Amino acid sequence: MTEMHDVTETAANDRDVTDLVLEDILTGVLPAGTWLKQIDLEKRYDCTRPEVRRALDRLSQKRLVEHVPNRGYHVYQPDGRRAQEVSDIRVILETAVADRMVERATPESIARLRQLASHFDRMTMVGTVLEHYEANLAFHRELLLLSGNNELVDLVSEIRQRTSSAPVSQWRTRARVERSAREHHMMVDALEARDVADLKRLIEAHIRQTGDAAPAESAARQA
Amino acid sequence: MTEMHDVTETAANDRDVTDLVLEDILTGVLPAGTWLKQIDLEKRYDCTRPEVRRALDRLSQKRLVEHVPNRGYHVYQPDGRRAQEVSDIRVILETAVADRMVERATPESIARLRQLASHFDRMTMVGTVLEHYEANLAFHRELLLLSGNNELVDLVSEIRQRTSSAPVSQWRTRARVERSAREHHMMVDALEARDVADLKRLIEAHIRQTGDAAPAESAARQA
DNA sequence: GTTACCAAAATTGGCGCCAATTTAGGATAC
DNA sequence: GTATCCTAAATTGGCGCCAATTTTGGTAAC
Repeated sequence: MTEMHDVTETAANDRDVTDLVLEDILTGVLPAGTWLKQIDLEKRYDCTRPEVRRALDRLSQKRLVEHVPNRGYHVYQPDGRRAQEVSDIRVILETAVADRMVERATPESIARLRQLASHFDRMTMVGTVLEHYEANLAFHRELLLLSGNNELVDLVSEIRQRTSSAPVSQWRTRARVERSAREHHMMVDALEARDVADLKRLIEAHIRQTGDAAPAESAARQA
Repeated sequence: MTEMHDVTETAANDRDVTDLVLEDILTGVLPAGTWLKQIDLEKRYDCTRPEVRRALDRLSQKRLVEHVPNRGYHVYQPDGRRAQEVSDIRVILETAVADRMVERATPESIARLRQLASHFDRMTMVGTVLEHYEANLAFHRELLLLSGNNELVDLVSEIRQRTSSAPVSQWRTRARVERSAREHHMMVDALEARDVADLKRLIEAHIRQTGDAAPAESAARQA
């Protein structure tokens, strides 16, 4: 069994144990393969066994953890194929609504997105892994809200958690982080310019983490 | 509180209580708005309280039922906006992979789909609501498997359960049922003819339940 | 050093129980 | 007839407990 280390902080009462465990999985505190002992989680999150069980059941329903009868639950190993498939789905969904996002963008929403992109920049510099991750989510959620389809916004949020969009695996290098930050701003640029094709291209490159999407003049703009 | 009627059959041991409750919701036995009393479900499905609670928690996570603290759980009311949004998502996803489906279709898979379309025809005539529903799911799952993206197949299965794709609301008229049956065969025709555009058009019309998608000669083919 | 066995310790799984909360029905006042 | 109040009944929520199962560590045999 992979060992788990106790933490000293008490459970935050406004957040469910499910959220706390999920956070620790996504930030790498509970790495892939870790066996999650119920009695240890009770202590770690300062909660009762039934709460732990509910959290674990929920996470297993989301396929973040696997339940092995009579042995317990462990964090799923990364699966490259699943990750690829989830990225493909995200590309399909997010590019399909690019025209709607452009059509519905207002100066206020553009300003808001610019602000969130800058916030991500700052978290890149001074934030924790979690703050960084959450800044990224905030940006993308605000962008997707422009689609006008709430179910799609929620769905993308859900599926992102399933695989390699988790922070421990998403940004492997400093260069990748910086590129992501630039891409955020470029997406806002494309939105402002009402350039649907550019926005689609950026979204796809961003999700797949491929290519160099940066025209030189757009990069200069951030300086 | 909306009253629930007891059933006389015992729980099928190979299926989880979650599945049983879900089936009763989807087939209209437990209509929208019904309060699901834990002690009644225990009797209905011949199981223990913890099993009922787990099932209800899972269904509430899927937003099929709503949990009201200290009052219990009730089946969600239909929400037209959500239904529309889910249909939009399905159209995006399923049409996006139409080219992949055409590209990957083999004579064997086409024969299999033809068989499943015929099975749906038969269930339309002689099957129960549930058998009919499951025949539809089987057809669509087999079709989507041609995309090669398992996550997408699973995801579409999941989101279909959320709203008006449930059998109680999907087929309101005999004519609608018959059109769905015809559309299945036409999708297989398009696949066989490797006509991506036609397949996309059929898939969209099918999901939205709009229009008359039938060219006269295709309809004659089924006679 | 490796393998097999066994007992103790650790952990999971699930049930029963009861406190807390809500609902339902009857009585009373207007 | 309607509104309010009160109490008993019904139901939910959550905890403690223990049987069942697995893991761990020590010992013996090869």
